[in-house]
This record gives sequence, C-alpha cells and structure tokens, in this order.
Amino acid sequence: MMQTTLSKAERTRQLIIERSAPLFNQMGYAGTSMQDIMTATGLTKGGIYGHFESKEEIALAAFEHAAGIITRMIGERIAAKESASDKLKAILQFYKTYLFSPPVQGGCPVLNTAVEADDTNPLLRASVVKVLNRLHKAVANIVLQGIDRGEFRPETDPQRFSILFVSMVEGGIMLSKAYGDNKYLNTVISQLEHMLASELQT
Amino acid sequence: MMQTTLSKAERTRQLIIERSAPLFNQMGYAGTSMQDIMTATGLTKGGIYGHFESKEEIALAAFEHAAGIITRMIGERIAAKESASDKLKAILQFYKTYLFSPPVQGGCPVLNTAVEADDTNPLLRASVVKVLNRLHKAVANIVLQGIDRGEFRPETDPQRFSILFVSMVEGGIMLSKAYGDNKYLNTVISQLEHMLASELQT
DNA sequence: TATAAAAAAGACCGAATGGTTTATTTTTGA
DNA sequence: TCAAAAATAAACCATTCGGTCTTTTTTATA
Repeated sequence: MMQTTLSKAERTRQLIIERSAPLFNQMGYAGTSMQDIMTATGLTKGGIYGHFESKEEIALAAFEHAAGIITRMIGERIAAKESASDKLKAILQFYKTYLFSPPVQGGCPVLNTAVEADDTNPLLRASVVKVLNRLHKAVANIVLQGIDRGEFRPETDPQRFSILFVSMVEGGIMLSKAYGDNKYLNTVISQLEHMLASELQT
Repeated sequence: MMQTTLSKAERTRQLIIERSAPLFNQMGYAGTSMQDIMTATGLTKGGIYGHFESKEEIALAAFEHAAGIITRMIGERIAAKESASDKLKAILQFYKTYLFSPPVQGGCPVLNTAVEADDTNPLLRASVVKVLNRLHKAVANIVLQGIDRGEFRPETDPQRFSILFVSMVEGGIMLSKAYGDNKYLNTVISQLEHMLASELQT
C-alpha cells in the first residue's frame, strides 16, 4: 500500500490533466476529442466524466496546468538571480531552450490558447488573460525593481517594456514553430538582450 | 442576364471561399464544420462538394484568399510610397487599423493558421510558410532598398529587421486580440517606428 | 475481513461529423 | 429553341461527437 497524500480520485484527476494538456496544446480545443483523452489516459468515458463535468472543464484545467508549469519554471529562474538584469536574462535564457525541450509539447500554451479561444471560448480566453497578466506583472516588476536599484534608467517604462517583451517572445515562438527553425525566436531574444543592454541599463 | 467574365462555377467557388474564410479565421479549421459553411453560403453539401474535394481544400483556398487580401493591401500601400522609410511606415499604419476594421474577421489569418496548423496540418502549414516568406521578403527588400538609397545605415541587417518586424506585429496582434484592447499592438507598432527612426535611419 | 463508499467500465444516447450518390434544376452554347 | 452539360438539392452513408447511466470493480476503513 503506497503512502500518498493524494486520494485516488485526486491522482486520477491529475493524470487526466497531465495527459490531456499536451493534446490540447498541440491539436487545440476543437481538435482534441474525448476519444483522444481516453486513449492518452487509458481511462474510459465513465472514468473521465466522474472527475470532470465537460470537455471544456478538462481543457480549462489542462491549460492552467500547462501555464502553471511555465510560470513556475520562470519563477524559479527569477528567484535564483539577484539583479534585475540577471532576472530578465534568465527569462530569455529559458525561452531559448523553449522549443528544443518544451515543458509541454506543442509550444506555448498561452499563444496557442489565446489564438484559438479569443473569438470562440470566453472561459478559456479569460484564463489566458489571467496568465498573461501574471506574466506582464512579473516582467514589469523586475524592471521596476531594476529602476529602484539604480540598474535601469529611471525614465524606463516598465509596462511598455513588458508588452514588448511578451509580444516579441510570443511572436518569435509562432514564427519558429511555423518554420520549424529556432532562428526566429533566437533573433528576437538576441534583440531583447540588446535592448536590455543598450536601452534599459545605465 | 448579367454579363460576367466568370462562369457560374467560378463565381460559386469564389463565394464559398469568401464566405468560409472568416469562419476558418475565427473558429479555426477543426472548429468550422461543413454545416457552418453550408449556412454561410446558402448552399447544400452537394453544391459545395461539386467545387471542392474536401473540407481541407476549402480551408486551404480560404486561407490563401484571406492572406491574399492582406498581402495585396500591404502591396498597394508599399507601392504608393517612394522612400523605404515611408514604405515601412505605411505598413505599420496599415496594422494600426488592423483590429478596428479587420480585412477578414478573426484577426490575422497567418497567425491563426500558423498556430493551429503547425503541429497538425502539413498542407496548411506549408501554405502559411509561403505567405510568411513573401512577407519577409517584402520587408527585407524595402530595408535593402533603403540602404541602397542611403536612407538606412549600411550595417543594417535586412533579414534580422524583417524577423523583428513580423514577430512584433504578430505578437502584438495576439495580445491585443486576447485582451480585446488595441493598446498592445499600438505599443509594438510605436516601438517599431522608434527603431526605424533611431536605428535604421541615417 | 466485512462492508459501505468511491471509482471506473462499458453499453448506450441522440446529434453532428465529413463525405457520397442520385435525381433534378439551371446554365450554356449551338 | 433546345439539348447537352454543368450545377445544385436532398436523401443517405457510416462514423464519430460529447455526454449519460447502470453495473462492476476497487478502495478505504471499521
């Protein structure tokens, strides 16, 4: 008898979330069927619907799970660095390896879900916005901290930089995934490093 | 009897393409059903399948149509300007009004199709890559022309600038559509205008 | 170890899926 | 004008869709 703090139900629920996250991230909400989730989990419909009310609820939990992995990884890398400059560089470093070894198969869940859900699924879209807000706040906070510490020029606009940061990274991911070539994301990241050194830093 | 250079078949084919393009652009390939296309065109299945072999063939034609509208609009704006700087500014100006009055409902077909198709639909993905190549070449050519004319610094890298240009615009579109707020795209565009003035121009 | 409760299986549901076929209507050009 | 050709409607196809329900199995606990 294995000693676990999670009940059987909680473990199964987690299994469904973990196994379906890469499916939704690669094939989208409309492109993923319950049969796909059944195959990936090894469960039958009865088993799955005992833990979720609908496919949408699974997709929502799967997106939050996938986004959580990434924000957690970024959070760790931020926490490991002292200076604002090093924190931003650490995030960029993280995205450099993003497509080689994606934390969740299918690229960036924020990008994928935003693009699919913006016109079709208000719940998923709202969840994307929440994650984007977290990301924006994290980047803007680092910039703010950098200004306070005297690392960055005081006239720097944290919100503005954060918008550029996220837009460029997500745009770069889109291009690199479309082309199947890391060059595009790398170019964008190198530009952000350049902006960091030449525009932000004192 | 209306005098038209297009046969009935050609006109109906065009109708199917024009009516289905916004559907695919908003709801995606997997999210758009033949029933949706039947409703949008007022045709029955028999009528539609007389002009296309499969749903995928319709989606392909619809994407090329939507992408064609945008590349044509950009092409016109480029042609209307003399200097390289004015040409780039004209493209940015075009994207400023992009989400207010989208040429095809649902935002950018390149972004939408790239994100959905990259892991799932090789044909659509290949079509996206072709359009992206056209866009990159157009921007890079303008930069190259600007260098030749002495407008832009000779050390400018046209390919690199083109990658940044497209990444930023597409990333900005993604954010603005997710948030339902033009602010994000506008910020990115204003940064590109700034880069144009401060980094490219002599 | 008996038992109640929780979890999962599997049959089932009606509706919708992409696609085909055949009959009928409309267009076309001589 | 009229017949051949093209275009369309409508019934039809098997399959899959998301979801439900009842039965069986597993789990936890007294």
